[in-house]
Amino acid sequence: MTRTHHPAPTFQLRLALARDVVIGPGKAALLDAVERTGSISAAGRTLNMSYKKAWQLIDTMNRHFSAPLVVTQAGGHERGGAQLTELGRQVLAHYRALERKLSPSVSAEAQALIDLLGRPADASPLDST
Amino acid sequence: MTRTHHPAPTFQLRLALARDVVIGPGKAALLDAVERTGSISAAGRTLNMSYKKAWQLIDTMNRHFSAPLVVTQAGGHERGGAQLTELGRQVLAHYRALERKLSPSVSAEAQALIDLLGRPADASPLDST
DNA sequence: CTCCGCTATATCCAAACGGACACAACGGAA
DNA sequence: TTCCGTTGTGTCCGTTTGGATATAGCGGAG
Repeated sequence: MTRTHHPAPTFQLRLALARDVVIGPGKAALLDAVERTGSISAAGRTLNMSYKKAWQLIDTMNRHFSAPLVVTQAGGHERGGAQLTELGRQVLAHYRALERKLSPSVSAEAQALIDLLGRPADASPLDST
Repeated sequence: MTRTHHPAPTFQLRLALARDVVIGPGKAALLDAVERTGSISAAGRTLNMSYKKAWQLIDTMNRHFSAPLVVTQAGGHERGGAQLTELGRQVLAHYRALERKLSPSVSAEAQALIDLLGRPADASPLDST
């Protein structure tokens, strides 16, 4: 390591593909959790998010995108659940891919900024006024 | 144009350089406005933001960064005002530079996503079920 | 048929947010 | 000295947000 252990700078990306057609870190994490857990309520629990909040976010996406990203079933095969549609998987995949693609550039610039902060540009040696 | 007039997809970038050291679209726009207008209140007006809100955002930045990004004067030369410090200008410049650097990649991926939405993956030609 | 966990929805209520407004201090201009 | 626009701070209050809770329906498992 160069100095001490840094908390590692992070970045968040929010895409507005059209009016109200928006995906950011929160919805991406939720889609991820739904895919892994197979239900909205379980996804909410893993994200420490209320069912209401999780359902609202998914409902917003389903209504604003051209087709649902998540399909649900009350009761049934395994007492109900939810899963991503093909569109949902692709949207999530594209979002993650873009995050990965941007990561190197962001890291480089963030490091430059952190270097700036470490050196507060103070003590101009010949400041007459 | 290819089809109809698109609202042009946009993206927002939020950088967390450290705990509570965060800059995103809102604060960047505010720094921009302060630099242009020379005061917090005028910046707030141009952004249609209350003085309270503008001041709070600037105060948050000044307290959490290693040094102030904005310096102010009540009364004085031109009845008071505010301007960016050298650090403030550099932080803003880096943020804008990163936005510009990321823009092409984002545009490309966003277009791929929009294409996905335009074709809701429906009407599989040979769907037996 | 009963049971189970989930979906979907409504109601209630506390906390957070944010705008509107008031006000004192500042300090150079006139 | 008076005047001015700004900074900085506080209070009040309506709006929004979001958690907690309740309830109904679903539909396969047992």
